[in-house]
Order: sequence, then C-alpha cells, then structure tokens
Amino acid sequence: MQDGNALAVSADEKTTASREKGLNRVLEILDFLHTTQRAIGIGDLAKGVNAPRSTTYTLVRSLVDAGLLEMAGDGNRVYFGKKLYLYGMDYVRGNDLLRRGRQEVDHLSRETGETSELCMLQSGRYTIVHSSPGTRPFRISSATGLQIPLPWTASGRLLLAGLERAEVEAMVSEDDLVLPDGRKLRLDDFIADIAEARITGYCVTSGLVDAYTKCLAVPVFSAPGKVEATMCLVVPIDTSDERTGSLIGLLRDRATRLSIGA
Amino acid sequence: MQDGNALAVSADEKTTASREKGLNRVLEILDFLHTTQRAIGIGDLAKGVNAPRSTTYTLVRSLVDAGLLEMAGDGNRVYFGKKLYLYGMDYVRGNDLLRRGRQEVDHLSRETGETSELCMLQSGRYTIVHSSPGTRPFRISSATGLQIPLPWTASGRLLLAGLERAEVEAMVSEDDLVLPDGRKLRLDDFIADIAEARITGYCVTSGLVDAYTKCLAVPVFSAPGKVEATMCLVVPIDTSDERTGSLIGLLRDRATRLSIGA
DNA sequence: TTAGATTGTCTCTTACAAGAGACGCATGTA
DNA sequence: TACATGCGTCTCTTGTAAGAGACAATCTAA
Repeated sequence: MQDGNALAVSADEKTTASREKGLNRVLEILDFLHTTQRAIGIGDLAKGVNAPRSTTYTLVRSLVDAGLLEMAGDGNRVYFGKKLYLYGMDYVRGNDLLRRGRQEVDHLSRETGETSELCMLQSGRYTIVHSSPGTRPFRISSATGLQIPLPWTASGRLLLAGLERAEVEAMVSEDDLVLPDGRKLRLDDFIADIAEARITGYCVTSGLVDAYTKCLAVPVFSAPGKVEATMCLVVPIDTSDERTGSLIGLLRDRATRLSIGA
Repeated sequence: MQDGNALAVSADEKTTASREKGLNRVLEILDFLHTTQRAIGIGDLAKGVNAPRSTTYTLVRSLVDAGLLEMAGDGNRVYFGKKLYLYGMDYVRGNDLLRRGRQEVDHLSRETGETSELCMLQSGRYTIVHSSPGTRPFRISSATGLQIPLPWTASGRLLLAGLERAEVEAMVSEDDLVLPDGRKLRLDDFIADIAEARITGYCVTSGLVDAYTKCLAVPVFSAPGKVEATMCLVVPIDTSDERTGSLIGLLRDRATRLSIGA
C-alpha cells in the first residue's frame, strides 16, 4: 500500500514527507478504497493514505463533483462513483478478451459447478479479473479484483511463462514466497514450476492458498507465446485425478477459443 | 465536452487560458476517452482536451503507470485501463440497486424480447447505466454510458419527479429541449409531463429520439418518493396499446422488486 | 532530395496547488 | 459544566508541477 508507486523495486526511500502531487494522492485514494472495499469517512481516508486532511477534503470534493467518487448513504463517507463504473464498462467494451473471457468463465462455472476465474497480471501482480462462483455448498471465496502474490497460484506460474529469471525475481518479493500457512517456497522451485507449466500448457497447484482447494489453470494467449490471461477452476483438493484431467480438458478448449493466434 | 466541469450553469467564461490543475486535466482526459469510445493517440488526446502536449504526455504516463489507462495494441494510443474496470466492479459490488438492476434488466429483455435499460442521473444528465439488447432483427442501439438530454426520454420525466421547477430548469438547457429531428419541446410541457409521470407511476414517450421507437419507463425508488433510477423498454412505435400495457405491468413488477421502501 | 507533420523527451520559469494549522460546530462522556 | 474528539471550512506560504518551447527522431508526400 505504501509503495503503491510500484516499479520502484529498489528500496528507494522517499520518506521525506515532502509535498505530494495531487494526482498521486488521488491514485492512492482510489487504491485505498479498492483495498477497503467499502465506503469510508474522509478523515479516515486521509489517515489511510497518509495525506493531510485539508488536502484530502479538497481532492475528494473534486472527485465527487466529477462523479468518480460518491458520498455514501450515511452522509460523510465516500466510495467509488458511477463514473468509474461507466469507464469500467468502456474498458470491457474495448477489450474483446475480457468480454469473451467473462462469458467463458461464467459458462464454465455453470457447466462444471466449480468456481471459475479469469486472471491477469495487473501492474506486476496477479489479479482475479472476473470470477463466477460454483454451485458447491461451501463457497470458495475470491473477490474480483483481489490481488494475490503470484507464487501462491497456479495462474501465476502460467502468467510468468517466457520471462527471464531476472524479470521474475523483480516481480516476486520475498514476502510473496511465504504462503498463508507460513511455509516458504523456494524461488528456484517457483521458477522451475513456471518453466514446466509453460511446456505442459497448464498448471495445477494443491493446498497453496488454503488446505482444502486445488487450482487448475490454463493460459490464454493474446499472441503466439504471449500469455495475456489465465482461466482457472478452484476445486476441492480431493478431486480425483480423472475428474481433474477432464476439467483441464474443458479449460483448454475454452482457453483456446479465447486465445488469439496461438 | 468543453464544459465538462458541469454545475457551472451560468455562462462563467473561463477562457483565460490560465494554468489548469493536473487533476482536472485528468478528469477531462477520462471524459474525453469516454466520449470517443476508442483508443486515441496522445497528440490527438492533447488536442481533444485542449491541453499542452507536454502536460498531456506527463499525465498520461502517470495514468498508464497507475493502470487507469493502458497503451493500446498499436503502441502509441491510449484507452481505459484494467484498474478502472476493477474500480467499476467495486462500485457494482457496493451498489445493491445497480447490481440487482442489471439482473432485472437482463431478465426483462430475455422475457420480453425487447431492448431493456437501466437508467440513472449522472451529474445532472440522463445516463444509460446498463442495457440489454432485445431479440428483434433491427438493433435498437444505445450504448451503455451514453448521455442523452433528459427531455428526450421517458426516463428523464421520471427521474426529475419531485423536483422544484427551478431545479428542473437548472438541469435542462435550451439545447436539451431540441429533439434530434429539430422539433422543439416547450419547457412547460416537459414539466407537466414530469408531474403527470409522477402521479401515474410510469411514462411513455413515442418517437422522441427517433421516429421508430416508443419508450416505456417506470421509476425505481431508493427511498419513499426518491427516484434513484428507472427501468425502461424500447419497443417499436407501432406496438399495440394492449401489449404496451402488459409490458408496463411487467416493468412495474420488476421495478417494485428493486425499489427500497417504496 | 526537401519540406512538413508527428512523436517522444527534456529544460526552465512562475503561477498556483499542497499542506499546516486555526476556527467553529457538532458530538460524546466524565 | 468542562474536556475531548471528529467534522467541515478557511487562510496563507512556499515548494513544485503545469506549461512553453526547443530538440532529435520518424514518417509521409511531393
């Protein structure tokens, strides 16, 4: 959160509490709201993004006037506004892969009864771009837009296919290699997984983010060799090999349909 | 477009080409991309929002880095980015009415075969927030996010229900009263329509935006008396009174289901 | 070839926005 | 009653970002 600027992988301390550009503050505000996932008071917002209160009031007012933010019901809380929704729809319209991908994912989860997701890289992080819940009694939760460390996921291994070792290292922090249960992955293993996933054309991980699920993922190509997204299914960890295999087959079919020139 | 700041209803000439705040420029850029509905070169973008080229480059770079914009395939064009989509999804998630409204609209168009839309006020303008095409051979086009003068639509008459005359006047410009075919509505008639729509609880307009369609709309309430949105059907202008009546019945059912405390 | 248009980068100045902080007005609570 | 906490607005200063414009690199057309 505090290094939202990203791309500055080097520990480039800018703790000098100098003046910040308004636009950056706005970007931080939006990111902050995205992480909180709920309306928030302006005072708290200022604290959250570590900005002066007066500045925050000014910026929020601009954003509310513009419709990017809206005052939430209560009166003194803000959250995303209608305009962001409209812009988001524009993005979908302009993005064939996303639009069709969403449909495929929806279809897939209906067809299989399993939770299905479309994933992409978003500024160097794994992001669930669209997900459709399965029909199982226990919900496998996974909010859209959720950002997860790449090494925790099967999709992560596919999305990094074709990158140099250095590039992978740049994208994966030490923390990312620590699983939720405390186990630590070895970077070499992760890189080996990537190479393997690239060859086999799919990836399965078991019990990484939690102990009860398995994740099956396949790549979606935007150009030969270029992995633009992945589709994945989240299934119970005790799913039989046979069913797993047939689900992967389904995934591949749909992913191929999505891929462009692969 | 050039007075995107809105709310400055008075002809407040700010032609003094003074320095503009970066954030405002950004807001204009986003609005501009929303109107163009396609990726655009940075040079053209600068022209489009009437901003200095150097400034535009700087801002676009920031926005691209932040993920709000993306460089489009070609290489030197920009359009909305993934992050706006994610924020948009957050908005949907936080907005029951929109989320359920979208479903109702989709259902409605499947059920009736007619084009169905969810509409809201967006910074004083009528906006199609979601639309679902009907099954008729001729497509009644209406892009999501499209902004149309309030007096051209049935929904507009419902959305303004309960406003004072002065408020209505403030929201409707002279130009808004001129229909696409050149006919001019009288403000008094429009206001009378609003009052009537408020009482009957629905509104039908025929041949306003084009000569071939009729628009049936009903209000969706967020609180007793407060019209938050409308649902509408766009049907051929020669639709029988009987069918029109039954469609309105359907609309009302669904709108009631959506409304909160009405 | 030359001339013109466009694209991306860079430098330097100064107009102006970010920020500190005070203020008044609500709350709540001892 | 006094005291604390949070909210929204306002004023004033100064660090800095918006903008003008120069520059090299492409591309196109004549």
